[in-house]
Amino acid sequence: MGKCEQCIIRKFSSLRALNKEELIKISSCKTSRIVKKGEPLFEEGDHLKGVFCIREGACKLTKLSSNGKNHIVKFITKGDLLGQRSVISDESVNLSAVAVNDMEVCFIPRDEIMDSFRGNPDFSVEVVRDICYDLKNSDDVSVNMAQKNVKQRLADSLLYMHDTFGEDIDGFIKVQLSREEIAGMVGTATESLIRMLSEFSKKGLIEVKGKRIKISSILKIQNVSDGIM
Amino acid sequence: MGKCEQCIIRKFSSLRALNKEELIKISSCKTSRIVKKGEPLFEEGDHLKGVFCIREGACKLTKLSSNGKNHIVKFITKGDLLGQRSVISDESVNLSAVAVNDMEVCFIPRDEIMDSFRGNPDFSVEVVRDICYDLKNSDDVSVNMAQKNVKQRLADSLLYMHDTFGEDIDGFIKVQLSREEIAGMVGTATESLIRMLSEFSKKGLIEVKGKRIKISSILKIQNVSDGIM
DNA sequence: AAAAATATATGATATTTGTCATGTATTTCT
DNA sequence: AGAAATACATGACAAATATCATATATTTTT
Repeated sequence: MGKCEQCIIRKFSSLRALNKEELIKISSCKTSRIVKKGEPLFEEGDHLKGVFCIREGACKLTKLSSNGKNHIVKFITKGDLLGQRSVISDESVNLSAVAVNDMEVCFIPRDEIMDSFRGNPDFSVEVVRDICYDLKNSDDVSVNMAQKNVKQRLADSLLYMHDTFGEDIDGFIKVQLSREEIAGMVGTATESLIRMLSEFSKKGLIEVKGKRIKISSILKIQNVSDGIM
Repeated sequence: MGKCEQCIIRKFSSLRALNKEELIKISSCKTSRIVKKGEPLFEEGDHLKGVFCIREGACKLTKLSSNGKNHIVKFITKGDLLGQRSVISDESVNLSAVAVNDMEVCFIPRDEIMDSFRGNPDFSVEVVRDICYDLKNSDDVSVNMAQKNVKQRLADSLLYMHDTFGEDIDGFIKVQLSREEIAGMVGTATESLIRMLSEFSKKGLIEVKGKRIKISSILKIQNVSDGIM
């Protein structure tokens, strides 16, 4: 199995603040795992025994809403850490994590993380910074969800998907979600979402090929998001 | 000025994890301040030089949305700490804080907080726990905003106000917000909000006297929130 | 206390969004 | 390959919500 010290992935997460000894210690007790597309990493209410480090692939964090729909709160991709919140605050997880493509993840047991958190202030500051960033984002999302209409929210979701996954060689967003999943992310009925996708498509804002979506003009989509239509 | 060691307020916040020495040190450099209803404590984009500890009163955290409306994200009340996020992650604040009634706040300079954060793991764990709790809540709010309709969201806001401020002697929620403010919190037009308030009132779910609102049946409001109507 | 400004309320109407029905395309299973 | 299941698409309509107009109540100012 690979060694944490040499793993490039950690450079992108708060793990970068760990020193060599800590990395070696973690390396010796971490486990690695493959998660296939569609499989859950954990589910809402689970109690995590450690933190996941995403080496490859991506997953969606979802929450079952009271109306029975699955809402995608955010995506976690290569290089991200997952589960710190739950591990540090010692509470069950609030969201489910499901792979949106094949993933390779490392698992670092709770005790290792907590030792470093309590013993290495650089690491704890990094971790908190990450969580603060998530909180800021989440607050922004709340405001957008409350104040924007469905069309604006779809524009936001498209931009978020584009930011998170990037483009393939043809310029399509490098992730394939069902219409239902996108509807859940936007917070609308699947039929409404489908209609809006074709409206965007007709207006030349996007190009749709099956599940693949290409943003024709970032600027125009941004304008929709800002209510300039 | 009062001493932090003897301040009961700190018992309710992460400051409880501080030891006597730290408290004495903070006590010597903290400042106290009165903020009148309607006055801002800080504004979106400000760079905070420290953390606020709410000794008395409450404030709303708001964000200006792209459609020009002020959205109330949450309330901060007596005993809460404010600004940790911004101070620890060393970023400008994301939200404005405006007093909803007369407040008395203590101000603790950044360096003091950071020294304790880096030097006292018990404190840093407490702080992170607080922030994690906020994040969990914020994610929940996002989902509710996206998936619930306006009526359900109004029910949520009423319950939140009730939880946060409690009841006065007549059973009315102990805070007075304008219809516009409530509309901003719910994420709807002011006229729509007014209509729904009178609908709730007609149905006997709430009692309205000017700006004062009484929840007649928590259970019924909870049912509305859950879509059981 | 009167005038002005602001907040609340309500009707009429337009727009947005959701729901139901139904058909077609695509994927999955055997 | 064919059948079954699932996903996507679209029309028709209903319900929810926003907008505009206007009236009244309340608060603030003078």
